[in-house]
Amino acid sequence: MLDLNFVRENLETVRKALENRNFPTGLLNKFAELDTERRRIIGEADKINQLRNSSSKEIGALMQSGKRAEAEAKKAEVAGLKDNQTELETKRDEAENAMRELLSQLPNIPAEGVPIGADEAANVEVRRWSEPKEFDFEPKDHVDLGETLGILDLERATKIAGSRFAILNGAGARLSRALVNFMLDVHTSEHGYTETLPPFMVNRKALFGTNQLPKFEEDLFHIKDTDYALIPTAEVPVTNYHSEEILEAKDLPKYFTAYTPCFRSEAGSYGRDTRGLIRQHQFEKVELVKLAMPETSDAEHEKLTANAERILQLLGLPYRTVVLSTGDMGFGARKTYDIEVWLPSQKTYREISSCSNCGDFQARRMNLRFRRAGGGKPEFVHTLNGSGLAVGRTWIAILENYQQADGSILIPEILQRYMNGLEKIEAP
RNA sequence: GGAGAUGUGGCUGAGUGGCUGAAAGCGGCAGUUUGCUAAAUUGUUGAGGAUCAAAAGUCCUCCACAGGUUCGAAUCCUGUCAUCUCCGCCA
Repeated sequence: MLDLNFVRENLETVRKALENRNFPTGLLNKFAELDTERRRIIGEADKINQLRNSSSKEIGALMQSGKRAEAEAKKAEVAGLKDNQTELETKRDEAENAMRELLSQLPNIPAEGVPIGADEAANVEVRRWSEPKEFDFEPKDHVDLGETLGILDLERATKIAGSRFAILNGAGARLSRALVNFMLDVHTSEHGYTETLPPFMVNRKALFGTNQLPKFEEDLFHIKDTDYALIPTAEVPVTNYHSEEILEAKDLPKYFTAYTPCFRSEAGSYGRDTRGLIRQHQFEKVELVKLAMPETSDAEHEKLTANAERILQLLGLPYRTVVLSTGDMGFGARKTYDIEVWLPSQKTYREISSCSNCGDFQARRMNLRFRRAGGGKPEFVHTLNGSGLAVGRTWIAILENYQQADGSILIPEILQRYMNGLEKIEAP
């Protein structure tokens, strides 16, 4: 959420930012009117409250000095304020809510230097690591490979759940578990993150804090008759961990990593990525979350992205990193790097991680602040998050990049100890 | 799921209708004192909002949350949520 005063004083900057995001600017037209109306009503309501408070005090004084009749007269007078007061308070609530609703629907302002463009075509590659391997045979995709090896069963997943679900078996399930453990180990012991295992369901307040609500309701799986939804990413429970708290500057930055399943309805993506594990209703992810001071958040963002890239490097998977254009960025981000892994079957790079600096945008929504050493007013923390990495897509990348002509899969050496020493997945 | 208890500021903890945004202590910050460390001592110390160019000042709101009673609520009433204890159930 943007700061009310910032929007008031920088209306044109905000308008420009929305345009660059391909975001409708209509909401802004109501801003000025809503803002003055809100302030006018607050002023009026305050005045009435003041009158009531001072009169009540006078009544108290009259009562104590025994002037009963005068007190009664005053009482009648103040009682007459009641209707007016109730009405103004209702209007005040309405005005505050309307403003909050407007602000909560505005996306974050992109950081300086983010490429301006309409969509992913305007994304800019910032680096590339390793070269795609040349195969002397036609590489298969992970569905062919996995099903032939008996480690991936999509048909039966459809039977017991539906489309966009999968079942991993044997070495396939083991590989997924190995990846999770490997990623968590690297992030905790080499990158300084604290492992956390959060709830997989969260309430609406948490979802508001990390911008899934109110705009992206239909992307979530809601639990009927409850306030809960299944988490679409661990970003939600982990970033909200310190919500409504005031942290001390000396405790920042804080690094968290969490393995969780993620649940997404994928409403509106019906024709896309229908084959295999790429886009599922349920997938697994190791998430990275940071809480940082404003002046270090850009540097922390670079480090977080490098931490995610490190996993691909250790696994020997070729990738490239792109900075998303204004038109392709998520709602709450000031700047986002996507890390894309090479998939031989598609002969292209596909997103495997998305690392964002949200600035104070989420912190304001969840009222997450910190206080500098020596006191002073609390300030909003900067929040950052990124996948480190999406486990399903890493699983795909390993199958496809490490496939052999006979359909077997070599296990990257660093993973072998997580696979009970297994060096190769072969057909039974 | 049943029975009961509790919910006050960074923490501990007073406060049962007006003078309490809230005693006291601890902690924090600033000063004084002191070879050093430590201690002592004085002052200060919640958040959000309106007004204002800004600051100061003034005012409003906030004692889990939402309602209600009252001229007036941290204090009385109702509901919700959370925590704790006992019982039941369960991984």
